[in-house]
Amino acid sequence: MGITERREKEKKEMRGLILETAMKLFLEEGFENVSLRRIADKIEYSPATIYLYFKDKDEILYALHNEGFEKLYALQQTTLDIKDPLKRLWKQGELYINFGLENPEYYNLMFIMRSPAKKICEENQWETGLRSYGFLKDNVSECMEAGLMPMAEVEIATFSFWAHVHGVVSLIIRERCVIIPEEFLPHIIKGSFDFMMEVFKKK
Amino acid sequence: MGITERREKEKKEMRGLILETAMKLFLEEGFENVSLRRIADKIEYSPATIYLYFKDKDEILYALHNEGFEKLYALQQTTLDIKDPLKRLWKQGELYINFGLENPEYYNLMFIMRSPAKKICEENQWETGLRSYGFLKDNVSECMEAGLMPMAEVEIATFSFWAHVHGVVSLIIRERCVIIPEEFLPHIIKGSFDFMMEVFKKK
DNA sequence: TTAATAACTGAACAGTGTTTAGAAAAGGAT
DNA sequence: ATCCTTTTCTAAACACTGTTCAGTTATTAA
Repeated sequence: MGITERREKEKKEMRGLILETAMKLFLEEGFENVSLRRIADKIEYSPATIYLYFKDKDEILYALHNEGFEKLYALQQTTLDIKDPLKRLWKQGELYINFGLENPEYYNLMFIMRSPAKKICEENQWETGLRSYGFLKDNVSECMEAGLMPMAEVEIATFSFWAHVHGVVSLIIRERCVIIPEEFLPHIIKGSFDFMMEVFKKK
Repeated sequence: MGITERREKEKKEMRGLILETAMKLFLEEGFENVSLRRIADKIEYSPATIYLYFKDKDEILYALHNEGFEKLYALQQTTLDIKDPLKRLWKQGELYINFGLENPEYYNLMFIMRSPAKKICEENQWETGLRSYGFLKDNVSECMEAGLMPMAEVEIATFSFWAHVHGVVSLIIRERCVIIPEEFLPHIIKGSFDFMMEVFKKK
């Protein structure tokens, strides 16, 4: 049945168009200033049409949240060519922080906003998030097994690492560091990450 | 002029009533489900009346944000009886995390939400926040001067500490750790805080 | 060409924050 | 107690929001 097949493809294309347009608007104007009606306007459809492709607004946010995790995971993979697991972990932290600072809207969806998390909790679909977390955890445990860092519970060391980088990114993108002059920020970020990373070094 | 004096007192009381009611509703039902109209209903005034006491909704959030910092600062003060600055710093971290987990709505206002931060940026009034940060920074620098922790830039060590505890609290209250069974959470939190705090110990 | 199915939309609903014109209440002066 | 002024309050409207649904238009099958 080539016809229903094409139908499905068109449906996917439409979903894609909606997501693309939504994200574009989010990036340009921030979440607060983008409504379903404005997305509908931009793609020249009625607001009601969007509901034929997404159950509600949260489902759009959830889809974009997943997109974000795809991007992050792709980035994480680029560290695999680093042989030393400790150096690789270091790189992953820098990468995470940069990703967050350069893609605040994605970061917001993935780690801060409430609505997409609601959807995920209800339907128990943390897959993409867990995949990235697992990648990090494996790296930590590799460091430990190689005797490059002090022994500790892997879960705890990983969470500690994540908490730090998340803390840095979220404090900055939610503008809790505006008293720090912009030109000093990179120094503070790099410095505090390196400071924290000392615990991952064997004494 | 006892009359204009009383007028001002009444004005303050009304502001207080609005703030109190607003926070009560926020705590009971979460920010998403509380509107100005519902606050107005609860105090049995018209929504328009609120605008005689607050410029807009953000001003209410800003006032409550300050209330949150008062609470936090009061808590911080309770650590002053601890003589050892390193132990005091430790206590401050635990205190911060507990405050965040037990008062997620206040924490949200103080460190996550966008709208109150906007107000603050525009009017450059970080006072209460900076006071708490300063308190923490002084403690860190005291540890360093006493030779209890490795030497480092105070600003960097402080920010690193803050990033960690903020990371922990915000990941949890924004439900990014729901895969971790609730009974393990305290262990992970304490463990990862202690893990991070190793950098504050002299080797 | 007609019947059935799918895609789409106008209009409405119930809600939001905010503004404004005018009513109600309070205070001061006669 | 009356009049006038000032303050306090609110009904109603405005321009939005997400969402639903009856009804229209377009596409496909017979």
